[in-house]
Amino acid sequence: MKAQALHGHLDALLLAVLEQGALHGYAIIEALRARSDGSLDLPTGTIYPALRRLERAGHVASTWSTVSGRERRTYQLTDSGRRALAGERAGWREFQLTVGRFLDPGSPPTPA
Amino acid sequence: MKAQALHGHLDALLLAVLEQGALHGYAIIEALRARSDGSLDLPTGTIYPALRRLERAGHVASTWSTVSGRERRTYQLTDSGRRALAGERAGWREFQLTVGRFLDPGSPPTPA
DNA sequence: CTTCATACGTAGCTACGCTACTTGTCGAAC
DNA sequence: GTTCGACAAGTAGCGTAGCTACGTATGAAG
Repeated sequence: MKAQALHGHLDALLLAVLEQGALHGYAIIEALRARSDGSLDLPTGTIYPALRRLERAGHVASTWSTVSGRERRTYQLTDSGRRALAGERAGWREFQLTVGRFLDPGSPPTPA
Repeated sequence: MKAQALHGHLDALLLAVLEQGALHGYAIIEALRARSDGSLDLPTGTIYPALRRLERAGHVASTWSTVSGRERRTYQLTDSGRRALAGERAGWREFQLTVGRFLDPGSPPTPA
């Protein structure tokens, strides 16, 4: 799918992925790809800065570790992040309904 | 709703509104507000440039007219615009499904 | 005669995802 | 023993596109 359409919803996706458990950046990319059947294949230049944003905002916390010689920064959801995710879910629902009213088939196009 | 979340979907909304009949810019703003129950209240600085974009792309065509002393630029969908709208609808559907898989309740969060 | 709704428009800002790049380890292939 | 691809992190700079804040002008209402 057109990737840039994500605008404004990426944070929500990241929080949602981390909701199921802490992951490091590279694993997050793979999780997004897997759970979307390949539709979401985001470059590192997209998700790493996004994760830093979320950390600055206090929605995730990170810890470094070394696994078989490779450095990993593992991110986990904070309480603030969980609240933010709830808000994002509500926002998504409203967005979906609003846009769907125009783009979903069978929407009210001057109903008969 | 958070307005900037529209990023990438505004063109689709405009085409969808014009699908029901030609309208001038100001009327498009009101149509969006009405059909969304006030959720979409877009400033002129958003929709006028967007309409110019769509016209440059050949998806709409405009004609000037004067109604009770006021200049109006009325936009109507072209064939190209109708095709574009169909594409946007398909894109929206995919986007909705993909993001929904992460944000809709009851999505597969490592299903039991 | 001032204010508000109608109607058009642009300049400049900002947010944010993307492209392209760099650095480094490890295992497998050759 | 070197090269190549998967793993793992990161930044600089770009482009897109919606938003803020203006500016202009008419007609109706008070």
